[in-house]
Amino acid sequence: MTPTPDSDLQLLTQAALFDGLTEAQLHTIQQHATLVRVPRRTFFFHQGEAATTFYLLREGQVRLSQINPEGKQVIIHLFGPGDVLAVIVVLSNAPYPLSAEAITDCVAWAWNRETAVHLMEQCPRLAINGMDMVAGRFLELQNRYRELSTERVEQRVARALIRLIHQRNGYQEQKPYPLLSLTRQDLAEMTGTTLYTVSRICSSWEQQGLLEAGREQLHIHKLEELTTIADDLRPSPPNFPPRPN
Amino acid sequence: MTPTPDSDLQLLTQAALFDGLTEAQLHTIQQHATLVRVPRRTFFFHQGEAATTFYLLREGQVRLSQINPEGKQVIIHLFGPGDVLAVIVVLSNAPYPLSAEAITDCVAWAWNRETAVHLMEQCPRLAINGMDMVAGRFLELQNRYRELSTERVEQRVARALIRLIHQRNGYQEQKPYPLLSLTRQDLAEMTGTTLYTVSRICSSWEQQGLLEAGREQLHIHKLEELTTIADDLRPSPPNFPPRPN
DNA sequence: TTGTGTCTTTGCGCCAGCGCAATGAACGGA
DNA sequence: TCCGTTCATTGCGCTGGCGCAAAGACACAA
Repeated sequence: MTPTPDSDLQLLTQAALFDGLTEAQLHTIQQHATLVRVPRRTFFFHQGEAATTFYLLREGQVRLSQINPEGKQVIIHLFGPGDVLAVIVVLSNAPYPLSAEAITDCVAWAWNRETAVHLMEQCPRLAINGMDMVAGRFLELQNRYRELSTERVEQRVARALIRLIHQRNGYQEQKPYPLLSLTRQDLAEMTGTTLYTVSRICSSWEQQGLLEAGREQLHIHKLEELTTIADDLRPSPPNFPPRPN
Repeated sequence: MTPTPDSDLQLLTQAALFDGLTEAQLHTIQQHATLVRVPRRTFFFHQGEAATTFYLLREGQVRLSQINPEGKQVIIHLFGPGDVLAVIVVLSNAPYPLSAEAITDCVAWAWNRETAVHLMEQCPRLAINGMDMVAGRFLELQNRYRELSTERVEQRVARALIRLIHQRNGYQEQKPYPLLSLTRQDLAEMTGTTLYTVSRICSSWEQQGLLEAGREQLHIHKLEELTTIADDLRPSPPNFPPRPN
């Protein structure tokens, strides 16, 4: 942890989390912020530790994952710059329910529990903004939950890729699509399936020219086709022929 | 909607949502509250409608569910007295992402969007309390998501029943366990499986004496045994014999 | 260059769970 | 009391997806 230089404070005030706050409030927030650097493959925090700090991510990418008693890992979310980590959990002083790992080198602002609560009590607007950001995550999780329980694997993988592209692109349709760096295993843990199945699906898509698959990377060519697959409602109907190729 | 009688206002102030507020704040909140009655099998709101109101449930049970484009329904949560409905979504003025149906006759307090935002800006404590309640739901959803992607159907059904009992009991271990009123279909939609599979599982459990199954109701006898099933990690190991009966 | 570790692909066997279909059981209205 | 409706059960066949195993492909270090 190092004291935050002035130049960074400028950036901080632009974050969505601090939208609509007064100059004075921003100043207080800045005073209590510390800047942390978390290198690739190390952790912001581990599942089960006491939740003492919350973060606002400035640079890098973070993987939020949960491990079940059996040792299987599940990827709950991937974060990018501007996202907040552990806002909710830091209020109730429960342990972190999951782990946050830097998948690239990261820079983030951090506040500890006490200041967080204190700040929110001072600036209701901050609490509301926080809630708003949580709301977005909540909705996404709800949708993924629904998908997981109603859709087939292929659809879920397609959706995951679409989401990743949108996240990188900020929802503007721009070609060529950015290159995604993740392992088949990652993708499996994001969609509730196995490494093998993801591999098979990617191979098949590659043959159809939808994407190029490499080691730890996927390069999407035809996002529209993926959308078609994701939205294709075909619950393996018992009487239909297995669709003509 | 009817104006709220004084006797009800007493009750309102005891809700967890309003913990730690001042008399004056409570008074304002009361002034803006209206009392609504929602009969069994009717809806608080439907998925897709504009989110105009948020609710604090006083009596009854509410089913939160989402329907996917294909028409399949997924039960996200069951609410009981003291729970809040639609806190998050009412802040961002998005449409309701899911539907809320009264499964028994319900009584609830309601506030509209503008007052909700206004109140939270006035009382930060209210925003924090709201966030805290959302946090609990969030954690539960995360866990269910993990379970859905890593556990077998039997375990998930067991967990669902355990959760329902705890919810009714307020986490105190008391026998005989309360009687659960829900259809096999409901249970299937809560655990991401089918009516048939749930029925088979219940039959098997009934034979083992874990519970009594009736039309739209389940009476649990041995909750501990269910816990054993839920926590039994046995990922269908390829080399182990299929466990001796 | 060779080795070592990590990531990927793919054939193959297998089974948990799906979904139909047919039957049975309980409820409620007239 | 009878009938229509909704809910539950269970046999049966089938398949989507799992997971092993074995073999490539690539990256990095020595």
